[in-house]
Amino acid sequence: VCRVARDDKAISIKDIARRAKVSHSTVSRALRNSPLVHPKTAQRIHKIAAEANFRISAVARSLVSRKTFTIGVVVTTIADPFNAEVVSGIEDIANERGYSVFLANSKSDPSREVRVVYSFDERRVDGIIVTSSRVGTLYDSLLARLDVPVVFLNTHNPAEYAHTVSIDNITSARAAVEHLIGLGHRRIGYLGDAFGLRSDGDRAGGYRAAMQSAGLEIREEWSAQGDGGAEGGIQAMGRILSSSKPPTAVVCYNDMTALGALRAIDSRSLTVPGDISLTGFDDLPVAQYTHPPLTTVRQPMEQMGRRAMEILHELLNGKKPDRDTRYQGELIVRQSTAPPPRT
Amino acid sequence: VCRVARDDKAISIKDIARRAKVSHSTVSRALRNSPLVHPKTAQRIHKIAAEANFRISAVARSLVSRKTFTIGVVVTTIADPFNAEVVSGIEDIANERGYSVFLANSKSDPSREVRVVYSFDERRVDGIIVTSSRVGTLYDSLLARLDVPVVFLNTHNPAEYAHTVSIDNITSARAAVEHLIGLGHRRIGYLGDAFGLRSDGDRAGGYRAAMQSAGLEIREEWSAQGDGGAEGGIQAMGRILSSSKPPTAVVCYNDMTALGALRAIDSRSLTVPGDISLTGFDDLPVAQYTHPPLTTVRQPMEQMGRRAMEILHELLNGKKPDRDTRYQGELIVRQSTAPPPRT
DNA sequence: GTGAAAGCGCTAACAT
DNA sequence: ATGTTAGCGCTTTCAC
Repeated sequence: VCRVARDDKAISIKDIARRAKVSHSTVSRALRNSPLVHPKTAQRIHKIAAEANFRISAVARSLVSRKTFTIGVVVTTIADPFNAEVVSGIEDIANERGYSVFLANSKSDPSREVRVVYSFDERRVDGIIVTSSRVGTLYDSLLARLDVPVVFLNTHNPAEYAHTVSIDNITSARAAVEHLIGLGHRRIGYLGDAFGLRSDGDRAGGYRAAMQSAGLEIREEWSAQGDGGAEGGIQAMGRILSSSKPPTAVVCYNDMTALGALRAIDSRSLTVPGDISLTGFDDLPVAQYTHPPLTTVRQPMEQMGRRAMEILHELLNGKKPDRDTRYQGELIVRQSTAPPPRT
Repeated sequence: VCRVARDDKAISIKDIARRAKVSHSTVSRALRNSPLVHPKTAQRIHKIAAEANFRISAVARSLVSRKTFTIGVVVTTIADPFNAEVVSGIEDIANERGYSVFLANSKSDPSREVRVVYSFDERRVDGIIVTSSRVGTLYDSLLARLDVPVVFLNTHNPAEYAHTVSIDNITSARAAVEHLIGLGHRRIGYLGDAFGLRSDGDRAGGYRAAMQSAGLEIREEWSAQGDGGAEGGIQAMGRILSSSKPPTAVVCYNDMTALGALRAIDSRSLTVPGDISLTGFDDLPVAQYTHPPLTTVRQPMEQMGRRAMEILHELLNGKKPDRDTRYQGELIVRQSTAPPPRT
């Protein structure tokens, strides 16, 4: 009983035309609500189409109209909550504007990422959004050759062919550090990401700037690189904690990393924020539910996704949106930060 | 400098044909590596195509071949980590098999879900996967009319036209309850989901079965309904805690709900598992990073997604996979469960 | 092994 | 207001 591959040819506008005793062009017009067709006729056609459960072929339509109303979204992995939120925003606007979205995970594998872009190109997507890409120049020139607009999210790409939406990583990270300094911390570390993401570089830069402005020492051993996930956070935090004189506060690249850091600290019977203060970045939904709730920099992830899609939509309609859209992070102070222990 | 809509007609096999001084049919054959074309010719064509940066049009190809090599995936929201993991698995296999995936969020809105399915139908997807659907009969008959295979995930759908992949919710929930009983708990509650999901009904059933088998009392006030997310978990746990004689352990519908429950308990200065034991369901990545780490039932989410796509692929190749694929949950005992407090 | 021709299901002139 | 015709860029007979 269960269905298998669609083999029988689907019903077409010609079939509808026959039943409605009009030409297929009239059906085509009626279905697109063209004012050129008589209301009476249009109504009859719509009725017949509905009864026949007719669904017009987007593929045939795309072939002639040279517009597919599809966009391609490349993420490293949708299992990363940051990307999931972003994609949720993208899909929301896409859906609203009549676009369907192709989702592809690159797994940070350059060859896979290239394959994915090729397939998007073959499918003639109208545009592409790339989030949190970790790929470099090779891929970049690939995208540059494409003749569709591309929007980068959380990847400030200097390429002049692209548009970007991002957060002010430098200022935001700086705000986190200054919050810590205001609390009285002097020994502050940075737990980053090893993949050389632009966002990590910027956050590290903000950290350094804040430390320097405050005349605070930046020790090599107070910093370590994770992998953007919880596991990497555990490892990196372990290294920081085993330094000769550990910091009293650590700014983490993102919330997932902070989650791991929290676990590493807990497993050494130290407490947050009693022994060490911690800040995250992103404000993922889980940040409210960690123990203690995480002080973090909120990124309007879903909103950024929505905006990226809006920019793409504007581009597709001949508008000229700003090349760079930058959001400000918002420091959310919860309970993972407090004055340093008195030594 | 930045590109906008793709307006100029892309290069076609005819263009390649001209440059290679062959007919476009030969180009078509060569590009599909047909043995019918002379190796020498094929090589030349490939070279020219590569140099021209030619990407064959999947839309034109689909029009004639009646196969799009695309599938549609409907989720309530990709921001739910469960769905994100599942989609990650689906995309993985799809990518491996040469399919592209359309992702659409239904937001549990029936009208939106219907629109989404219509658009999938228009785009002539080869198959559809629906995860964690909360929609009922209306939608069901819609899917039934489609002439493409559909696979339901985490939604045991009795419809005979469909295939399903799910977890044994009854047995799994039962295992969680029995674990608690083994620890010495007698007053055990169930924190469910208010949307009438089949999975919630089954887990509640497993809970009741375990309680009854053990001759334990099931009190109305020990149960409450959340919304599948953390916020709902907070509310529902609050209600359970304010009952006259609260349970010493609560089985939660899923991990996100447990996260909320954890927060509700914490905010009343009670501890887990000291005062109350808690179990989750899913084993989301964050379950390891809660405080305390969550005892939960692991669902092989990504694997289930992969399997769903494999089933679809088999269906599309005329195979006859099992109608129902059921996985066993695995109880992961961490630190959120312990013997009840001595009263 | 290669080419010519037909046609997939639409849209868009151009007629009427 | 409606019909006719010509493609869109491919695949696929059917000839040669």
